Amino acid sequence: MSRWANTLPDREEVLEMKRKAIIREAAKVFNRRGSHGATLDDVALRLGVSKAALYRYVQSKQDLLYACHEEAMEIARECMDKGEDEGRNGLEKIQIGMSGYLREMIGTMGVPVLILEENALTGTQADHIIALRDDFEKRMRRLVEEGISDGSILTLNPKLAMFMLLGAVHWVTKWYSPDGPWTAEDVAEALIEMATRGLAAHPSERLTAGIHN
Amino acid sequence: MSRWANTLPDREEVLEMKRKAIIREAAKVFNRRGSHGATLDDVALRLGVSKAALYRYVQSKQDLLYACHEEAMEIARECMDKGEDEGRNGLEKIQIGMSGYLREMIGTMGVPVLILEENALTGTQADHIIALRDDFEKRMRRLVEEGISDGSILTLNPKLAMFMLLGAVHWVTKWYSPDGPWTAEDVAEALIEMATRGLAAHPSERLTAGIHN
DNA sequence: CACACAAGTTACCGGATAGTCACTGAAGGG
DNA sequence: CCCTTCAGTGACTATCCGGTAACTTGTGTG
Repeated sequence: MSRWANTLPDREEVLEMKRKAIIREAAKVFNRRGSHGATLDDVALRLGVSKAALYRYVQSKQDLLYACHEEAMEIARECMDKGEDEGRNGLEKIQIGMSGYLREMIGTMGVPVLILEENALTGTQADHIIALRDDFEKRMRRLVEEGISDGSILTLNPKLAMFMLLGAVHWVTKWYSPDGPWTAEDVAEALIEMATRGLAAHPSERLTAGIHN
Repeated sequence: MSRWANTLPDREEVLEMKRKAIIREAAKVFNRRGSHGATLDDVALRLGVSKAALYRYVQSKQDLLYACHEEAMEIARECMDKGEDEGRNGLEKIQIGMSGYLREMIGTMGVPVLILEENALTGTQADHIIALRDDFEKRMRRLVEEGISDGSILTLNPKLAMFMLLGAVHWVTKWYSPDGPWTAEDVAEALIEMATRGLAAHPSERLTAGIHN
């Protein structure tokens, strides 16, 4: 019989929690040192275990890198879903989606990996991540096009606008520190407000986010 | 006596040209593969020489990486000079400076290294590059503040605005290809117009850059 | 032609690090 | 109390790549 009313994680769950912990810690190291510069010894050290222990949870360094990218893309997908669901026009959908994405990336996940270096992944793993990324970018571009159609965004090149927003968001992982004065929420709100204002058909006359005042 | 009216480069000049060629090619490889993932064999191969040949022109891989960053920062400095010189207010200074910077980065230099990974450089070399980068960022932030004072930019957080613009610009090196349909000039003009519109106190009602129409 | 010297090559060394393997210690069941 | 299982360790191997050294080729000069 199960004791403690099944509130304690069983073996399977503990295994999965440890795997998640490895992925998150690895993501930070990959992000800061680059995928080749990051060492498994370093990841292991931060988790207080030996490198060999990691191999009970991941098959290889590549497998780990792949898992990091998959998680990041999964978060991106969910945020896009939310944006498409809740936004009332193209611009709003983008704002909701991107600010959620940014918040998750620098908040919950704590500055994860985002930049896919050439040759860091190979074969079907590389193909899969690139396909996910392309989907994400295509979806975002569609939202820009939608915004142009519905009049919330002014006439501009959707692909370029998509890349501009993506750059502004992704770059945050290069300078943001959770120990600084700004929370993830603060940054996400203020940055997205400012960046999307450049696309808006009718830009607000002032910025409302807390950071700006 | 000198023949060909001194139009031929002498030994010193050839040496310097080769060194520059190495730096540019290395910058691309560093940018795409990360500083640890890039191999000197790869750089040498692209230049059609052997790895050992590189060592006549650079002392070490670190030395080469350092030179890449120094060149990038030197270009940034010059573009900021030009912006401060020619712009009539804070916003214009930023627009001129940043579009020049972007044009140089993806045009002349052909997508160079921009992202400084943790521990990629060490000691005084790291200190120097970080100091140059901090100067650059501080200068940009000052221009945002100037824009707010002179009324060309609306009230916002200068540091965040600076990071937003920097992200939009730096991210270009991740997707831009000189072989694509857009020239470096096209991209620089259109991207800066869009990104800085988010800061403008009086945003234009339409975008004029060629790409957008 | 002989010489000097610069440019570049091939072959190698050594250090760092991904990945493996035999072992240890702890926990649970009979 | 032993036996099994499994998380984790330390020591090892293999490989990749930065860096070096001895050698070769090419070029300008007297």
